[in-house]
Amino acid sequence: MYEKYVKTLKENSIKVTPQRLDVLRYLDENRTHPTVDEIYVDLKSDSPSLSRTTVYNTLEMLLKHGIIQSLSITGTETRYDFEIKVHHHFLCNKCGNIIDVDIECPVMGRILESGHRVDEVHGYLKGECMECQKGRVGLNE
Amino acid sequence: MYEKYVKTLKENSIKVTPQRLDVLRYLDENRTHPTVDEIYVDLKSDSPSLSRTTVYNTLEMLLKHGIIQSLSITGTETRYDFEIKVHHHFLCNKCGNIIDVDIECPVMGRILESGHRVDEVHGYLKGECMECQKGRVGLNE
DNA sequence: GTGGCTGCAAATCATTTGCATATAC
DNA sequence: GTATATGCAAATGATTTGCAGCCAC
Repeated sequence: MYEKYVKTLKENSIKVTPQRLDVLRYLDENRTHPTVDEIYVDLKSDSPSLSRTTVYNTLEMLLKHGIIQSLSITGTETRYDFEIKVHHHFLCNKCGNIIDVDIECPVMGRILESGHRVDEVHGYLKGECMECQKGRVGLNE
Repeated sequence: MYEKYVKTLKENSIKVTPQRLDVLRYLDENRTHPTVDEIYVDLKSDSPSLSRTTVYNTLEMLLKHGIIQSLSITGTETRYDFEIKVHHHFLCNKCGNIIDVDIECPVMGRILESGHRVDEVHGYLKGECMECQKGRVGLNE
């Protein structure tokens, strides 16, 4: 069950620890762009000794190795994403859900024409999602 | 000198105070996407009684009325922009400068096809700016 | 065996809140 | 005159840091 995550860590010369495997699996199974606290609270219920510091450390390590990516679409906390392929995000201001936006933006790389080297592209869209427009089925409000 | 800012505030039924005029003028004259603290420190040297709270309050008010816009490209603090026209931003990871990106991304609005209503679009690009690639003339490092 | 990891507690940084005083209109 | 804005100090929330003990290799 954890073999694929063990493999990922070993391929990146990262020491394998249960905490790291847990965080990795959590992100793989929860593609909801969770915050550090969501990850921490959820994992802690199964592993009560877990500390927030370890979650922070682990996420930073996975990030540094390009195994995961981070988003700061809300502006208040960092969120994490197991999907590393370039894609964009839509934040619903009503329910708070963050939805993947897989359309490609062809002009986004063009700033290279001005000489700046672009390493990362983040497209953050904000508004009201379809479900909230229809039925007020949002989480918040 | 402050007439145009007085006009802007009155048009929006916002009470005119010296602090609000100062913040507005600062943002108009400093298109560098300053943080709250940069605004606060710079204005405080001329107006020693200024408080950070007032800067926060003023920025929130201007934001609510659509007179300015905010960015969270660094992920650590909010930055403010007198330019409200839709445009994108490039953050140089070396010198920390934030550069306006005026190209338009035609697909950015298309998520509407999935039914979500897009109210805001933020394109955040990160990398190394031309000046840093050439001459190591960045502010940091 | 030991260097790197974990977990706790305290520190830090951006931002928010409560409240008494001051001020715009 | 009065409702609203200002400024201070304390609170909050996310993240970082310091450090002692633990564990993967």
